[in-house]
Amino acid sequence: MFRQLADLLRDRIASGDLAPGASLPSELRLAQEYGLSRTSVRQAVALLRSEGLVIVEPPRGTFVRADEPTETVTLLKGDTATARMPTPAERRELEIGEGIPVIVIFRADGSRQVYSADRIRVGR
Amino acid sequence: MFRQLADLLRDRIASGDLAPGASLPSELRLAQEYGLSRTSVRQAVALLRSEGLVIVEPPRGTFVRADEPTETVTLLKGDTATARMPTPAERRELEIGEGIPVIVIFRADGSRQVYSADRIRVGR
DNA sequence: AGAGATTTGTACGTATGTATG
DNA sequence: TCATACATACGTACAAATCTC
Repeated sequence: MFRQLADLLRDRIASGDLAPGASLPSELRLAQEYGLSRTSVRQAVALLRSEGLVIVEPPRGTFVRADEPTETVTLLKGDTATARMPTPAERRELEIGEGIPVIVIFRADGSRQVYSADRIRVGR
Repeated sequence: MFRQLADLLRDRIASGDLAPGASLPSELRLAQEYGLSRTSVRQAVALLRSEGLVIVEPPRGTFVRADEPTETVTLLKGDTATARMPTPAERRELEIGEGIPVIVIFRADGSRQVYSADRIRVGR
């Protein structure tokens, strides 16, 4: 059931019914509306968080994530790049939001750069 | 407390005490060992899952993720690449594991390619 | 083949803490 | 000060899949 609720909310986000920046109904409200326990509602919201679709600002509420402005980082000859989820330390230090990967660029000289994937685009 | 347990397990993984492919103790076992509820243990494991550190194969157990062999995709002039968490559809169709981002390559001709980030490396 | 144990998944409930408005 | 809303932690129960005996 929490997956169905997540699907439903995901659709509302994709359709624009819940626009970027909009707040989701509170967990209690969702629980009442759909006849679920708050536990199940939280599981649904947790899924959307892990997908990077919503951000939670306790106790203000849960909001649809808005795209960040991105800069382009240029890949030079011999460089490679990968993506993965950040470590807790990286999340703190680089202020990485929930459900946002990091892009790691390995430079030809052996150095590395780590970026929050929602603020960076890799180009050539 | 679930964060402390997650930290502890994460350290055991990082140190190699829990090597890639090794199984974690069962949730019940962890709960007993650390005097926690199974709920808290599951929260800790969920954190590690979202970080891509472990995979769960119910009801076989929870295992430390092993690195996949990667191929390099070349970025051509005018191409850009980003990373984000996959949609549920992408996860099914591309067989993306939990806690693994996708890398999206936007080609200069307007086409797009989506890859599981643990199997791809972007190069120039 | 079948029975039982193990392990993760789901759903419920309760209580308390913390931060915002 | 009070209400609201998310976070954490405990407990219970049952389902589903796998493995073992």
